Amino acid sequence: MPNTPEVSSLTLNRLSIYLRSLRQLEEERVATISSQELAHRFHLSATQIRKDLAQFGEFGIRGVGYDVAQLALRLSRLLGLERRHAIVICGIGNLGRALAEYWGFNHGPFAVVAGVDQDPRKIGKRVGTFVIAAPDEIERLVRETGAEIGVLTVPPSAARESYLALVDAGIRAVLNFTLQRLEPRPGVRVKNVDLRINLEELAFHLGG
Amino acid sequence: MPNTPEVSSLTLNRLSIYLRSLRQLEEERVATISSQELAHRFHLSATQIRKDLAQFGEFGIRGVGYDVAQLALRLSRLLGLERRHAIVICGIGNLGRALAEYWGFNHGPFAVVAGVDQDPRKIGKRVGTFVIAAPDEIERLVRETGAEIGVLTVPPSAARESYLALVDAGIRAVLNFTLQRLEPRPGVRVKNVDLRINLEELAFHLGG
DNA sequence: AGATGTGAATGAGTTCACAGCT
DNA sequence: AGCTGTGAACTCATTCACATCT
Repeated sequence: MPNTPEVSSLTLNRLSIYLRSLRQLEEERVATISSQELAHRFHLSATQIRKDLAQFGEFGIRGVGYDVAQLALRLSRLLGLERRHAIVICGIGNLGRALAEYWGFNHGPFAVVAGVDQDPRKIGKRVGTFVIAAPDEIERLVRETGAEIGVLTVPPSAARESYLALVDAGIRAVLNFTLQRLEPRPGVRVKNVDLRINLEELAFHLGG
Repeated sequence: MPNTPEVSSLTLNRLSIYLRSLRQLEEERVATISSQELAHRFHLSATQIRKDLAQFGEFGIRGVGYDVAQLALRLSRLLGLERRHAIVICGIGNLGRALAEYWGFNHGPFAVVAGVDQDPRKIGKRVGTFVIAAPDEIERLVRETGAEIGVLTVPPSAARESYLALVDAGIRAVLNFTLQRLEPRPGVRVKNVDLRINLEELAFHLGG
């Protein structure tokens, strides 16, 4: 097996941006584009586009540029966006509910297919495209829906427990909105999102 | 004026983490801690703690460590968290409503004090601690509440307009949840948050 | 003795500049 | 001629290792 040198988040996130830019160009019926012009149109760096792509092969035609549709397709495949990824949300509070109905989580390959909550009063209520279930249903839901991604929007005290339930159910990736640190588990990728920290960063610049 | 070499987001975000860790130690009545032990207890790097702090002065006592309460206070001041920062939310859809009631946005120095939405049916409705107002009220709301931070949770097509309204109203920092790029304005700091991109990053690791 | 604060070394990420292909 | 792909240079960030202070 070739020694896969882990791709950085920075690169991956830029690839997402490139793909979105290409999608827009497709809508404008642009057939071909140079890194130069792509960079100019979307405020990116031409060299960086080429370097980022270089990590995964050769995508362009020298002297010409990139075939928009073809590059979009290849990036989409590369990012794993050519097949469906079902999502389960743990904790249907304000944030969980918002994400359940969030466009970005229910578009293209992504779909929120289930959600669980501790609160018996919430169980059975419809949110977005699913009905809230009890936490002990996670395993069944994951099995039946083939969900791969879990979203954690529970209170911090319930984070560890919910995380382990997701892992046991066979979830392969977790988006963690709680401030609780989660212990790494083999085969499960965790991405932490800290909404509060963004405010604190802004506050710094506002000064004391 | 001394040439202020812009502090990186990475450093600032770590300072937030250090502060939270110290707060927890305060609750546990720990009076003093070394970078070594702080790192060990919260999965951080001791050298990095010292380097990060070094950018802002000397905080410790050699041979002893750091006074927990004192360092917490100094970090809190440094991050601008010792005074109140009022927040206005533009766009009270699912995400806007969730953030309006989100603990992290209504705790310590932060408070969501106002929200506006285009939709006439929403105007007048109570959300969290405020009543939804019309977009043309932004200027008055910012003036009356002294809000400094604006949160953008509008549809992408309304992003630019809402942003400019916030800027005109005198907002000094913007947390942008839309995918729309915002043109920089002098004196206004923008922090973009892309929730969708996190899913795409996870999808990459799940493979095609 | 024991921990901080910091120059020096290393590593990660970006930009430059150009060889090589179309 | 023009643009990609890429080694080399550079900048930013982290880690090492130790002089310095209590």
